[in-house]
Amino acid sequence: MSELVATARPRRARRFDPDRKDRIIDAALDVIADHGVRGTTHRLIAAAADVPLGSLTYHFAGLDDLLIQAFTRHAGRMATAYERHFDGVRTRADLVEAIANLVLGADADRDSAINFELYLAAVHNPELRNVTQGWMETSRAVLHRFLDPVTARGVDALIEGLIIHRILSTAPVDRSDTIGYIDRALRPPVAQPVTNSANNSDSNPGQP
Amino acid sequence: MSELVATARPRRARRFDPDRKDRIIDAALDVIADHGVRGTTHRLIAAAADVPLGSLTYHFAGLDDLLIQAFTRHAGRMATAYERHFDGVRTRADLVEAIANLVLGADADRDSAINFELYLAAVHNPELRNVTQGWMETSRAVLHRFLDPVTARGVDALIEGLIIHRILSTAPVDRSDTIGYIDRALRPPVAQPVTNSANNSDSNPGQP
Amino acid sequence: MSELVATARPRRARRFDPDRKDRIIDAALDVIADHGVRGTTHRLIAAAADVPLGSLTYHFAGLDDLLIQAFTRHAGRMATAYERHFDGVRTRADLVEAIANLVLGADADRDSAINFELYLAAVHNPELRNVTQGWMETSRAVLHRFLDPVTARGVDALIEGLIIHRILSTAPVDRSDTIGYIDRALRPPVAQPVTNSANNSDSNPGQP
Amino acid sequence: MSELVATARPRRARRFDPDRKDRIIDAALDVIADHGVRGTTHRLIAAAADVPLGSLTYHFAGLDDLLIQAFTRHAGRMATAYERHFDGVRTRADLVEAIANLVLGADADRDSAINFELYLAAVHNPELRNVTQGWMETSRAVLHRFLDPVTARGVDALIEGLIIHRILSTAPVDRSDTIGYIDRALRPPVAQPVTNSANNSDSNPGQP
DNA sequence: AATGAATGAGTATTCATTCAT
DNA sequence: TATGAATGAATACTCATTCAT
Repeated sequence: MSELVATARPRRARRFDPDRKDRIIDAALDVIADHGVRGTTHRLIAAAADVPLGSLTYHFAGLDDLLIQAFTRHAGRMATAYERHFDGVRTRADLVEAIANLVLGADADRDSAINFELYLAAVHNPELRNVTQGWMETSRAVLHRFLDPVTARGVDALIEGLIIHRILSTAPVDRSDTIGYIDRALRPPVAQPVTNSANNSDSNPGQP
Repeated sequence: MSELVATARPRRARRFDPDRKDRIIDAALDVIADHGVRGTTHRLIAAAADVPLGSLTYHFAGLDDLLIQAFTRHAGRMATAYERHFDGVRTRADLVEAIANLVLGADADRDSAINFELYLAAVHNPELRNVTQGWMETSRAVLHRFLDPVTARGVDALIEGLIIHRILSTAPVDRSDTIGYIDRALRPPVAQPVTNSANNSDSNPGQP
Repeated sequence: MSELVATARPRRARRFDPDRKDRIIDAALDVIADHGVRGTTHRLIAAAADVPLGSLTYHFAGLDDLLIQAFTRHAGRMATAYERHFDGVRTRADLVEAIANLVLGADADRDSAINFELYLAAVHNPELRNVTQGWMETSRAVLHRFLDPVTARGVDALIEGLIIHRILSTAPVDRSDTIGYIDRALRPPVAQPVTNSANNSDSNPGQP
Repeated sequence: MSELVATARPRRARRFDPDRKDRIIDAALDVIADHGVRGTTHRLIAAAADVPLGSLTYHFAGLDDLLIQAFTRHAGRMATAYERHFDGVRTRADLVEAIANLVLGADADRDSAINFELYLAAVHNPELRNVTQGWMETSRAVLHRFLDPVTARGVDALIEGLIIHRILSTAPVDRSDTIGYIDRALRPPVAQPVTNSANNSDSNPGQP
């Protein structure tokens, strides 16, 4: 008798579930953030979305398809957030501030992790290359609202580098230093006044 | 048919094989470069190193151990190459040139790809964090031979960002633009003359 | 040649197969009986149950899980059989007879072999300790229907010992001797009349 | 440079090592006690004996050979200890006491665990059957110094059963109960005074 | 005589995907 | 339409044993 009751497992009550596909995609992003693309599996995603396993292959052609859709959504959200982030910027100081916030922001952690997963996955997957390409164009276009194209590219690269170092580094990043880097990247280029030697900046510790 | 082919199987006569372990590690780096960490398997590495499968687990505690050793070797080589790359640098112009070569160099492709694989793997593997940490300290130490610590950090991040964009981007990177970014990053910081608005740089295309 | 044989491969057409899990558990018990826990593998069980290898890890978390479920079922069956075995017992003579049948019974062979496999596996696996504990409680409870708790324990141990010796020994076990052992174990304890020397029982060979 | 030193691993200083074979056998018994026969491997034994892996297959024909030699030694030691254990026994009370000590003794744990491993291994390995057979004959021969052959067999079985239950049971074993079981097993057989019903011992709780 | 590197068959397990229901 | 059982190829890893040195 106990047998009969025991086998009556808790039936998943979710039958009508219109935005299940959406939920799966979001779950996939969670799994990517937590385990990396390398550790992302159907099973993990299904569990995270609280959805039966077969549901994944019903809604998606395969894991690759699901990953592409997930990354595409992620890139779209990043783009929107990026644009909004710079919405109130009016002055150069605003811009510096906004970039610094971007680089130092706490929410950068999860999103950037996914971002780098996307970058790396794109190296071996041409279809994802479109997604990265689109995202990079967006970020540059946003910066281009305030900067000439060439400077925008440089600032874009700097932002990327700062974020990646922030993610990997254990040491906290200094805000004023960060602002300094941004400030320099924003300055107009000069006609190379390369008269001073590289060493003259008295860089070594203890030197005057 | 399989019978017939069986005799053709190249009996591996190799019994005494010093530096086999070394060869395996190098093969692992090749596989990582070609397939990414995600696609790296015992079998692929064994095939690349031309050793039987069991040899891998004889020499390494597991795939993770092998990856760590491979990345450690890679980081070591990168560090050496990095130091050598800046050996002849005397003037500021030399430095800019050296950095530009670094970012635009053809050899950057394979090595940088492995590098980013390392970065990403480190996100989920604390043991690899030591390796990335060591590598980042080395690169900064090298830059610190010419620059103050704060500037060195900024330049370091810029280099990282430029390389990652170069790898991902399909468009060729302009050398003089790159030199411009480096040049700005090397300039001394200024006491924030932030009086001008962000828009005053005439950023929009076609504007002077 | 392999090509030709390929068509001969008996395509497993079985898709709908309820109680497959049950069959696997029973197959596992067969394999344990035949090869011991030590020789029990996924492959052997899969072959015995006539299911593909992947089926095992679909239904069970791992080999340990499968073993635990198999032993649990075995213990359950043993308990039921044990209880039934003593069902008709009314008199003391009935009880002696029932125990003797238990110890000498032919069916004891396979079941007892599995039983001892369980015991030994339990030594190194705490989760199995629950199973052995439960089984031992059941057997004592059954004996307790006819005996005081202390005597029940003693008889229980005697039964265990007799069975294990029977399994290991090549010599046939004498029925009347066995009945004698049981008879003694059932007698009421005495207030230790330890006056006689240990040797007085004329035990030594050739002694009257 | 650090490379050179690093590879200079701590050379095992043991070169002349006459009783290495003995040590390996003892190490094997340790491994069996700790991991069971199932978990016993060349590697584990080599590590326990602090001996290179190749040493095992140099001294022994294979793992089975090593196991047989180990179990043989174990059985021999058990036999010696068993005989010594009953050396001072003179009276019946001495005998009861000696058996109780045997069953309740702390050292029974490790040795008995190995013993049951031996029993179970013997079920599937005929060569080990000789070892168990020999050991069982010894233990009966010892008991036979004080008891008639039939009683000796019964006591032997009882001892086995008590020990196995002690090992598996979490509950502590009561000494006076144990003495009671032994006492009954030692009593002379009676001409079946089976007049009383099995239930007359008023064992069931709440029964009249 | 002794060893440690080497090997390949075998192990448990994972997993994307298929498919009958 | 939706699912959970089913599958088999592939994965990491273990290990007894071999063998050149």
